Amino acid sequence: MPAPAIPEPPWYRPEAAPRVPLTREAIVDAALSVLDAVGMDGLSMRRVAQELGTGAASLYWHVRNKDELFQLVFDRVTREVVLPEPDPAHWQEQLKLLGYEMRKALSKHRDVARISFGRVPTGPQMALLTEWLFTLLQPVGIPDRAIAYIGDVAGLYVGAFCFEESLGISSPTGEDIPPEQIVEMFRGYMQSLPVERFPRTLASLDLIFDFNPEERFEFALDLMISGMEKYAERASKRGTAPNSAEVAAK
Amino acid sequence: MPAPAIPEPPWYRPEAAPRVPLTREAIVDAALSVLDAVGMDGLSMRRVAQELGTGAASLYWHVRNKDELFQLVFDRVTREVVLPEPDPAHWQEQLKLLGYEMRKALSKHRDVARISFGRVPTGPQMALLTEWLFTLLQPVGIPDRAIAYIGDVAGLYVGAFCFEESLGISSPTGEDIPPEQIVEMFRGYMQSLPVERFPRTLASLDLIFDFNPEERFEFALDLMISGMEKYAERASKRGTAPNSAEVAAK
DNA sequence: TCCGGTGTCAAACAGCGTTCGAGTGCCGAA
DNA sequence: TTCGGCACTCGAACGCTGTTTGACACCGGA
Repeated sequence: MPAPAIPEPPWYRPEAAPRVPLTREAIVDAALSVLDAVGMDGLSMRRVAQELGTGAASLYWHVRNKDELFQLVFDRVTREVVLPEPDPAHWQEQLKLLGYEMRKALSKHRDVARISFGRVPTGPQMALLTEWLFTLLQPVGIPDRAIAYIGDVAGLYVGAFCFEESLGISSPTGEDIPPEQIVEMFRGYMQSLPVERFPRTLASLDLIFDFNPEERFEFALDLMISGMEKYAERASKRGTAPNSAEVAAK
Repeated sequence: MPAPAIPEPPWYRPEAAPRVPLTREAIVDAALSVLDAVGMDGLSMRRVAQELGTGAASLYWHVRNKDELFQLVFDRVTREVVLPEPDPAHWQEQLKLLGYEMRKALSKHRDVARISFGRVPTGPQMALLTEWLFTLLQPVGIPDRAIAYIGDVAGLYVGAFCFEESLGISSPTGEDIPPEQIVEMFRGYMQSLPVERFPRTLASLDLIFDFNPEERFEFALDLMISGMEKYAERASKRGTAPNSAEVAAK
């Protein structure tokens, strides 16, 4: 049986101590704390409010709804991507760096990639990034349309990669078992396949199940950069100035 | 005032007519119907059960939880990807075809891309796809590791693309306004930027806001295929057989 | 002193995924 | 034919969610 509750004097509120003035910034801070503590699935308006020593309803004065709160978290994270001075002579390295930088920002807090995914940065950061890309790639001879697209493609890929990474691996049958056991299940299934039908798959099984995220990520970046090199070569071969009709004409 | 309820004889149950025997398959069918009707956000266990003329609790006999139901939906969709006989002479076209095929499967039902994202196909279909990829790309000279990775990268990208496409565009402030108005908002903001700081962005504004999903998707596929061509060329230049250490050594 | 705006917050609402346990109908063995 | 047990159904409940409402406190200016 629980001890009888001792009444508190009305002026004493235990959570008053760490009380921060409720602002959008403070709410985003709290949301990030909660995120790191319990992840996106555990993040509720009540939990964020609790972090601030208040009630959920109070948040709604500063924030339209949960989605806007997520957008604010996303904006905060976006701002952490820093870009070096664009140097067309090393555009490949710098593009790669951009990829790593984006990944770093998305991996700084737990589940932030999940929140960010499907959102589009709409603030000054997007403008800066766009200008940066054009400054970097136009001198190389890459057509404007390709520049406009590569940011999109790369952003989508990096977001998806981090999303998947943050998600971990989950059982296809919905039960709650450790990831390595799930991978082992998959591998066992693949190994049981008939060799005559799946000779190549079985021969490369070790390769397929050697999940190395770093290498996988780098492979993808290199792949996209190689693709861009084709555009650069093609343009420089003709000795043309940057031309937006280039890709469209294909 | 509502008419007084007329008691029904106990043997008469109004929803008995369209009643289908409750099986996993039937539940997946119902889930797809609900999905097309109200989308992923509107899909609840109660809603799926209602579609089958029963209660939510009944579903839990056949399905562990909502996540397993989603996995079943995903498996169903995955099975719709059909692959042609692999023909290494036209590997580029066939890789591209695979991309389109995956996109088609994910776009057949509303929000299926959202459900699929972050899931990994684990059944026979994944084995078939893997074997198909190796059969198609090994003769070209692409190293095994690159083959193992390209499926991953492409799958991630296509999934992300369809996800984003199915999501539509949502307001960064969480309000509910039509998408074209949101795009117009973005464009207005970009146009208001100072020209001296963002000359290239402003010059290419039409290009940036010319959202053509088809072209964007094709660009991404071409980009990845161009990247793969590099691997093929490099390998054939040296006249080597397929070699798994190739990419690792970089 | 009063007022209106800013901000807080307990309580309530409708809906969610999931569990419980009583109940039904069927089928194979006794 | 009877009976035990399995396969399956489902109403009710639990604890949670995002969000709204309306009452309330504080405060600067009239």
